[in-house]
Amino acid sequence: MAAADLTTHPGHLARRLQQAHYLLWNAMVSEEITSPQYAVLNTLVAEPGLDQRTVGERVGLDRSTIAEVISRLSRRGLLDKVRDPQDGRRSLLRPTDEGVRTHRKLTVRTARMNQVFLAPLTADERTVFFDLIRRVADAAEGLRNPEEPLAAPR
Amino acid sequence: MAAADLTTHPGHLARRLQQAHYLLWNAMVSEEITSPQYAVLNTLVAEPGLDQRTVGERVGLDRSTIAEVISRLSRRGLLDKVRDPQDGRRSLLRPTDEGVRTHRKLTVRTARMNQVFLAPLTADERTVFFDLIRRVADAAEGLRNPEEPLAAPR
DNA sequence: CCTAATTAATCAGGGCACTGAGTATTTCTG
DNA sequence: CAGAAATACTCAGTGCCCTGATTAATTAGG
Repeated sequence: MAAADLTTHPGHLARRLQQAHYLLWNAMVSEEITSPQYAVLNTLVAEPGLDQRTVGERVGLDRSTIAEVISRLSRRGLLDKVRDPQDGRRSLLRPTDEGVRTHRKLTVRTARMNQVFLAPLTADERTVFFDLIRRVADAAEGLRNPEEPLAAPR
Repeated sequence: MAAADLTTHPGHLARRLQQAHYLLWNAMVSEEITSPQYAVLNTLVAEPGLDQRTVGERVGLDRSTIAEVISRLSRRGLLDKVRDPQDGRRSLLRPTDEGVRTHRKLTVRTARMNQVFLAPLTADERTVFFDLIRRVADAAEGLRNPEEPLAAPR
């Protein structure tokens, strides 16, 4: 009877999905380190010495947000941040030993959590789930700096 | 070569999907009214006089967040908030005329935006997209107040 | 060379999202 | 009916997420 059922709104669904993930992460992975923080750690373990902007690009965080996340990880002693001697604008980042240990520990828990999170889906459905979300997200992302503005130019 | 590809992490994908939606909403629907605010308005147009907690439940916002969203909508003059004379704990909410007008306008734009957002998917795929996300979100939600704790009780 | 454009990072400001603690009101129960 | 439990809301605190403006450093053009 509702005028417009929210469950037919992809945006509402996307938000609920992320909330659900947040909750499960908190319960099963860590109450200290958040999922975005883990993503940053994950990137830096694979590629130590990246600058802040590039890490942000890798994990999909804008310049402001990545600065905050980095500052929290740094405050926790999980990464080091030093000015690039070659280019004084850049901050180069690398995980500390503690950061690497934390990353290793969380990787195990994250894998367990993902199992629980995806438990309602069959193996085939999981593949489709990833594919569909990726395609929608990529397409919308591609509209960010469009050749032609979104609103009809006229 | 990356140690753990983020694109295989459902949480990362969920976050990217929501970001993509946020961007498109901002570009195509409104820079003033956000998607959660619209969801609240949508609920109240369908069911005027609901109390704050129930609205939060309907749109999937916790007690603190719904309070903030309501306060912003109220500040913008889009809804009225009055104490329930029958039960002094409750705040009863109903949209103002301005709120109803705004809701109507945004409903049109939201429909357009959803078309663009889902454009990468075929009609069949959209159905699957909704179904899979809903199932995952519902299942995780169901774990909130579990009969048995998430971590093995032992 | 020196100025102009570009680039990396920071800061201010607004909004969403959660937890834990506190207040007021109502309801349940002895 | 009085005290206890439950309920609706508020408040403080943390973290994610974006935009627009600013600052510092580098690169490109004349």
